[in-house]
Amino acid sequence: MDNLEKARGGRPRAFDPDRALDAAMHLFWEHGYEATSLAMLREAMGLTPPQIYNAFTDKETLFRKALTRYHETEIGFALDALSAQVPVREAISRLLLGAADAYSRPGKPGGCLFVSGALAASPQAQAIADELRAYRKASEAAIADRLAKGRAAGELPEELSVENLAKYIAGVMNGMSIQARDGASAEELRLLALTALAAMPAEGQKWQA
Amino acid sequence: MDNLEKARGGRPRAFDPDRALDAAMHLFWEHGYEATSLAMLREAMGLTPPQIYNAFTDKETLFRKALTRYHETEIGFALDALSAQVPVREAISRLLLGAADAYSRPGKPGGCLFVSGALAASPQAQAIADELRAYRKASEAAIADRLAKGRAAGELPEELSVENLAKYIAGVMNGMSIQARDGASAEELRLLALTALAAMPAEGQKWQA
DNA sequence: CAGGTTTCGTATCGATCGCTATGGATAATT
DNA sequence: AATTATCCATAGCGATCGATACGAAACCTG
Repeated sequence: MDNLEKARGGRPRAFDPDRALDAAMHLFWEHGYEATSLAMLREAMGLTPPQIYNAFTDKETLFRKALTRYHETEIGFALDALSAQVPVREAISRLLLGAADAYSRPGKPGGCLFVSGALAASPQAQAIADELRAYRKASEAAIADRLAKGRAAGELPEELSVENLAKYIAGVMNGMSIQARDGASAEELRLLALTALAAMPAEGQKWQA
Repeated sequence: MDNLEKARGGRPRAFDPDRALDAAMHLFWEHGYEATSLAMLREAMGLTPPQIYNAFTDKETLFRKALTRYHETEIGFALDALSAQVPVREAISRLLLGAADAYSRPGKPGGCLFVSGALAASPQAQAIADELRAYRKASEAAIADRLAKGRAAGELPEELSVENLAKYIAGVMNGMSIQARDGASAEELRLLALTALAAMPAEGQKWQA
């Protein structure tokens, strides 16, 4: 029943689950969870409804697997930027510039799936909206952790609130996601990122917030 | 047929169209255009389907009227901030701090309707998504105009690109809208706004972007 | 080859979607 | 009071939603 387990018998699958999941991910990325209908998924994945349900349980499970795949294949730049052995300002710079690139890739939907997946949702889809919010919160927490490391290393003012600065950086990335959806080019997003970086305090700099 | 015209006769309306429109606006604000069903609107507005359709034509027209009402009643802070006779930095400060307040008002949905109304949409609702994008673009253009005025007044570096800075400021506001939806408090949004302001160049300051 | 298991394609299911036909009720106008 | 116009309430429209029942087909094990 699960595509991760090796089938011990029976008729073999006539399609590649990973390719189908990719197609579903891009469709959810473009139109969001609720606005993506089974009919659209059926056409994009090239499958019949029973094939989809047999392989992915239901629409909600399919979406969650699409989220996992998106996390694994599309936003590695974030983990790379935050885990690189570089000064904190360089790490944040890589994060924002990486987002500028990732949010405006040709042939991909604009912005971030974690933002456009279900910013607003019906009461029935509240669980999905909550899951996406958890992804966004986790990103913000990862940024705060990296900032705290930088502050501990003396690269940021001691009195700095890493939570607040992380909220700003995560907010800028969310805003870039929307600007990307509104047609901003990679170059425009990079300029936005550089402008945002100017708000980062330097070492020993007095910080007012 | 239109609630703007004085009825010349016939049975009078048994409800207040403005109150009903307010209820619809808040529901769209919370759940977005497509995820808000007629059944939800019916309950929130306290009306039957024929009452809704007689007064507001159809769901799409109702949403557009809700957008107009939102623009008139909920985001006056933006026009106030951008039209005030103050230095440009003070104007942008009022804009961002006003957004921090407006996006986190108790008893109101978090964030901005222009962002949450239809960030992602089905193909059938593309016109609605486009209209919201137009509202966001108009906001960005208004910011750019104000920045250009400030630059002309010598309050910003001559080599500054007002379009790029406007895209940053509009992006920050969009990001604040999402942070508000994710539960950020008014105080947290104000701190985010103040951090964002630090990226604004001062008079005569060298500007790299 | 027989038995077991899984997926296949076809044809739908009940629920909800946005929306409206119908006819009685209530007002201003004449 | 008669006419006209508008709105009200009930009931239900066709279309689409996410999800399945069914039996035939294709594989592994014995």
